[in-house]
Formats: sequence, structure tokens, C-alpha cells
Amino acid sequence: MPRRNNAFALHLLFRALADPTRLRLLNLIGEREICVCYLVEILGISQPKISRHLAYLRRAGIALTRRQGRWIHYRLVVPKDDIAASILKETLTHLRERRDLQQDISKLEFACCAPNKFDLPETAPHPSVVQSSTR
Amino acid sequence: MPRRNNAFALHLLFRALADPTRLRLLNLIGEREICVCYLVEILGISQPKISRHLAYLRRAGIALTRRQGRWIHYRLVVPKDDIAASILKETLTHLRERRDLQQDISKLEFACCAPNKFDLPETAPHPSVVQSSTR
DNA sequence: TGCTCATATATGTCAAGCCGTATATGATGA
DNA sequence: TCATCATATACGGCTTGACATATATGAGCA
Repeated sequence: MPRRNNAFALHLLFRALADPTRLRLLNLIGEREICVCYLVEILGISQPKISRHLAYLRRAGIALTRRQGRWIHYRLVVPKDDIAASILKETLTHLRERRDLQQDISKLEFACCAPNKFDLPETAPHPSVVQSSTR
Repeated sequence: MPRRNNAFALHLLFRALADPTRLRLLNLIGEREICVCYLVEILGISQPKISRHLAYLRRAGIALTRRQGRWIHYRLVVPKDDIAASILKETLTHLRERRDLQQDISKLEFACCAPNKFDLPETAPHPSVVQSSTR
């Protein structure tokens, strides 16, 4: 993306990153596409709170959603602006290295928000690494 | 600086960066050591507002002051935390490339906040590039 | 259609941010 | 000591953010 004359409002990206819960969410979403119910279960945070922070990420243009049946999957988007993309990437790389956040990730494989794991075929779909179509 | 087990509160850095005025200040301070009066004159923003934002940068640990007579000079500090240092550096590099912020810089050489430029030897000292002792 | 589930949004409350105005602080110099 | 200058902080108003709780939306299914 070419540099425009007057600049992208970088401070809006910083604002989106300026909250610990949102950083945890960003780390969990990471390269994956992940269902909200996993986020709620893994972080142990109330559903409305998670949803509000996800909406914040959406409005900041760094997350997108896809509906699949009852579930909504989130994935990250690489911002169009170069510097924003670069800062987001660096932040994500850093988050992956943090012990406390690695614990969140390690819960990913055990978490399952589906109410009847074994009764129905319709359990919440597992997170999947997203093809890097985000750009 | 070695990575600690539990992480530096990165979101606090992002909060410090999440304001357009503070980004302009960071850009103007940059590698220099610069007197508050220059910042006020160049940005055309009220002195208390400048001062409050500078205090924000101080509290976030990315700026330090030195008093010289009546004047107070600000300079940036490289944060002890690696990732914070890296993000700050990248941000500064980006700000330097922005046209609108280059205009601020170009005003540096003309600005002079001293009330009696030619009467007294005690004009506000010019900004000076700081030896990279910031780390 | 009506029920349930997953998620989003509304509402009310409290804290924090940002601003303008007023005032305090701390150094200088008479 | 008093006045002045540069800067910081206090105060009050307005806006935004974050939260818990309650409710709406929209898909799937009986």
C-alpha cells in the first residue's frame, strides 16, 4: 500500500492494543480462525465481555468474522497500512513468546465449548490455521 | 534485559502511544533533547495540554527530563523491555516518514520561544541531538 | 411456529482520558 | 524578599472505556 499524503491514524491501532484482555484475544486468535466459545472458555471471562472486546478489534479493522451455523469465527486481518501491519505482526510475535500467554494457547487443544460433546455431530468446530489469505 | 517470567505490561506502552498529540510530541523529541517551550510553540497547543501529555510519556517510562535554569528539556528513553523498545523505535521511524509530522520538524529551526531574543544571553537553549546514552 | 443455543448489543455505573482555565511550584534576578 | 518566567498540577466538565447484568438477534431444530 502506497504511503498516503496524510497519515493513517496510527493512534487508533495503539488504542485497540491498549488493553490486556484484547492482547490475550489477539494472541489466541493469532494465525487461527477460532470460535468465540473457545475464547470464552479458555480465558474464563464472561461472554459479553469477550464479545465487547472482539467488537473493539473489529471496529479497529484488525479482526474479521465468519458465521458458521450458530457459531462465529474470528480471524485477524493484516491492516492495509504498512506500519500498522508491521506493528501488529511484531506484537503478535512477542505475545507468542510470553509464558502467561502460552498457557492460554496450551488450553486450546483441551477446550471445547460444545454442550454435548459426544451426542451430536454438531459440536463447535475446532479452530483451524487460516490460510494466509488475510492479505 | 532478560525476559521476565511474567510479562511487562505492554498495554501501558500502547496506551501512551494512543493519542495523536503524544505521537507528535514523540516525533519532535525524537533523537533530540528539546525544551518544552519549543514544543508549545511548534505544535501551537496550549502549554498545560503539552505538559499533561509530556507527563503521560514520563509516567509511561519513555521520556525523561532535565532541568536547566528555568527550562526543562525532554528526551526519550529506550524502555528496558525489549519489545517495548522495539515497538517504540519502529513507531518513531514511521513518524519521521510522515509528511504532516515532517512539517513539525521543519519548524524546529525557526522556532524560538525566548521572549527577548536579542536582549539577553539567556534565551532558551536550542535543542540538541542527544548522545545515545539513552540506554 | 416456537424453543434453544451462540453471540451481540443495550443499559446503567464507575473509572479514566482529554480539555480549558486557574493556580502552584521552583528557578532567576532585582 | 518580591516579581517574573517556564513548567506542572488541580479543578470541573465532557467524553470514552470497561464492567456486570439484562435483553436482543439470528441460526438450527422440533
